Amino acid sequence: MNLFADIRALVVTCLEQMVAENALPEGLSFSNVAVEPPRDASHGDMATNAAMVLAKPAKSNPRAIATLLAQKLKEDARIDAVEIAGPGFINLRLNASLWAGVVEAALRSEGFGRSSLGAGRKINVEFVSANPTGPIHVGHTRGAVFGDALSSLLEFSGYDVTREYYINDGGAQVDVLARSSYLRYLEAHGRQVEFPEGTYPGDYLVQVGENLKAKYGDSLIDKPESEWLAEIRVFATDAMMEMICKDLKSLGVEMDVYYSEKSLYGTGKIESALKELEDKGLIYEGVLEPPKGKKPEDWEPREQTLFKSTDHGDDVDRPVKKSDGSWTYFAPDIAYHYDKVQRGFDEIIDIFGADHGGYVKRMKAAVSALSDGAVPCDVKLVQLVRLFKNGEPFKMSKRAGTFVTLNDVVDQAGKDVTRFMMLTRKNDAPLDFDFAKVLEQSKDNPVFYVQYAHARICSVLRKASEQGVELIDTPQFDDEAEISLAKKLADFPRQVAIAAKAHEPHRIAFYLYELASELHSLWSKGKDNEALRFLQDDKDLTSAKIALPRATAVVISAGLGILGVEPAQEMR
RNA sequence: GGUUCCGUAGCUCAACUGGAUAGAGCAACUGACUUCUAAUCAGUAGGUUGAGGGUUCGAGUCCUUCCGGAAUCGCCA
Repeated sequence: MNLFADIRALVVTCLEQMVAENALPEGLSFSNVAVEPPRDASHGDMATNAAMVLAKPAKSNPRAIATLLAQKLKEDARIDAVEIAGPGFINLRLNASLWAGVVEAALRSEGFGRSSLGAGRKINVEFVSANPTGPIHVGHTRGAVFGDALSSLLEFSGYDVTREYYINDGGAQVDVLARSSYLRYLEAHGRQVEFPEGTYPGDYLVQVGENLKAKYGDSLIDKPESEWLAEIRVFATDAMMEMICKDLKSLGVEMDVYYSEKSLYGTGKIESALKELEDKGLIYEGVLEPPKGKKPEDWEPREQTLFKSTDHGDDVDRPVKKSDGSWTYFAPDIAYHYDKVQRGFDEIIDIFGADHGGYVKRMKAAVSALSDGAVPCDVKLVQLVRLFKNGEPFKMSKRAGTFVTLNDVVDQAGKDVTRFMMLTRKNDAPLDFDFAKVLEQSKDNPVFYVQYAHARICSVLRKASEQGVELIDTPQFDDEAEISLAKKLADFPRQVAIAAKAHEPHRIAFYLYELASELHSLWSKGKDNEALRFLQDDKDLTSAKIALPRATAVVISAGLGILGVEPAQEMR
């Protein structure tokens, strides 16, 4: 149930009648017609911009359209009053019984707020995709939470979602991992080792060294790299992926597919993807212009194999081969996305770190070219997380191997707090994460504020249960504060739809904060006005009164569910 | 220099993707605990939306020129 969608449907029906009666010309598009809560509650319950949006294409004036439309809307039983305001807004006041209907819907139907917006379309959400060379750190953590919540949001909205991790196990960085692991292996045999520039000194590889010793004994000692590199590479990446999966799991993230970059090499996959582009005339040998302005010192013109990404919206064409003939990183990525298209996904979402911003256009261009524009590809960039402790910035140094890992964060803040906090900012805005603040139990901390609202309701329900109150789905309320809360509940399906369309799960977090605020406000009003308390002397009255907070708990719980956060039953 | 993102109250951020008088929290000030947990609530105050120009019924949002910040820019992934 989505009250806003229902009323919008009513508006469109009325408009179609007007077309039939020649009050509006035929062939108008109603796609811009919106039904929204007005910014100022005194204007009514809902407002539509229909008259203003249609005035121009209909070659009419907004007031005239509004007057006719208002008359038609008035005839519907759900509408109590219609006003035309300002330049042509139509403000609607809805029959009060509708708000009770919202509460009932939330209590009765499984999954209030769910929709079939996605219509079962297959959508691939690729996220995290951290190099398998070490533990994942805070930056990836934000990407992980964002991608997982976005996936849940899309599932909730009727998409068939695949969560996917692209393992970068094909490049030079896994050779570095193998060499670093070999050093730890020697160390496990009691050798003194040093970690030269260009190796990973982090102690997370100590255990890998031990495990290598257990598996290979001393058989690899003093052997040339050619004899052990490939084997250790596999051994070490497997170990890293195992660790990464475990970390992700502690955050509540589970992937459906782990896709290996390595599996694209030597299997003809890259070649066939590029062949596909070549057949479309998008691959050529050429020389790139140097970057405008600041020219690199060692720039010299070079002929390379290029992808004509400019045909699909990129600024310059992109090389797919290095000068030594090997593939650039872009080539397997093209093949990977070609594979996604071939697996039949209707939509693709990539979630990258902000440092990959320059990569967005070429990736979209590749997908556009490979699918002939049939598969939309949205790339979401996740900005940095700035860590603080009591307002003091945290120092991170990757070179010294002392970066803050997902593990550190989850250990200190917990899964639920971490997830919620990571979603309290738009994905493309930097996020401040203060270890002290996120655990604070105050209104300043949105996680707590929302959880507290849920816990308060649970407390009421426990008391009601002790008193043997029967749970019924028909609410009873008439006060402004109660109606205001019910209206907020009615907005949930709409907010979910907006968030799903925009690929912005953080909207759910904001919504929950506002909903919690409504609940706390109503709660406090019960102090002065006993009629607003949920627990009444009369048991039947209590039954009817607690329907509203119960519905609120259902919605908070559903919203938190999308974010992957457990609702709190009580605060301690 | 090119590209992308960002700039909104003292601070941290919203603003339903072009809608009505730009909203919350923190900090400041005032008030409310014999209660369904005051871990909360109600109120006061705080603004030339970085600057200028343009598009139209209407701009924080779109186009443009500046200013300031971040990321990135052919053989790193």
